[in-house]
Amino acid sequence: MKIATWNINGVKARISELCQWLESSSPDIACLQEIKSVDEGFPRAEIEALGYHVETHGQKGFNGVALLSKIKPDEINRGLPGDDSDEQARFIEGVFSVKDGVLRVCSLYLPNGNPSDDPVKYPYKLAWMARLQKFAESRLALEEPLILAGDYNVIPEPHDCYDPAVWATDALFLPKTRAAFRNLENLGLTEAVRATTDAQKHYSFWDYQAGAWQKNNGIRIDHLLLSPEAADKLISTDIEKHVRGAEKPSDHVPVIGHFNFSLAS
DNA sequence: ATGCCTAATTTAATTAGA
Repeated sequence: MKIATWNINGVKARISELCQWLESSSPDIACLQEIKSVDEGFPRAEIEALGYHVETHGQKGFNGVALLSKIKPDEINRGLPGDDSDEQARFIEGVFSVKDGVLRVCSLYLPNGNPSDDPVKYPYKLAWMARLQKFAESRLALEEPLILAGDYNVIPEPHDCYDPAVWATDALFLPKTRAAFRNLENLGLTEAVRATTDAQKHYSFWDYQAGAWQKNNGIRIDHLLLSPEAADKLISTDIEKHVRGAEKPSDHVPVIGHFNFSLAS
């Protein structure tokens, strides 16, 4: 089973590229971020025509996440628990049936947090990460396969960016950000890409500006975190770098996990 | 050097991304 996460940077601006990607890459489940659309505006018909179920959690203008799946979800939960006053659409969970039980897949769009000295934005990021920690704790207690997939806006280690000095004071790389990400991993979650490769200059985002793509000035910020029950099923990962070379690309590319989950019979 | 590009909202500048 192929499970993907992709920050698409605007689903309406990217619908042609999205459909081409679904046809060529053919993920069983795709977690999208930054759909930048309300639920009613999401181009679901084109995606359903390719055989996918579509579940969205959108908002006007910014943010927004979605789950596309070849198998129909049994349950969908929208929004990250822990703060009823948070109106930003950054989290959706789907519960699927596989051969031996359930599979939980979450599409998350963790706040950017820049500028890092902003009185609101960086604290919001850290608070969101604390809420994600609580959520992960509660789900791990279920001892089920769980995949937390998304744009974490976290550069985990210095070699996950082209120049650590450039990112030293950035909200994606500050010590508190990296510590919060390690706290998640220390719950027992496995980061799928580093569990399967030590490839260097292995990035998932390249800025549109300053020729970042041409110079391979990338960062790795899109991740799959796996519960032990999901990590046991992990076979390999891919970062579909070629997608960044499309005519009208997102600034992120899909990150893929291959698992040996079997479909429910 | 907080810009260099891009999308969305709205129709000409902003805001946000990272």
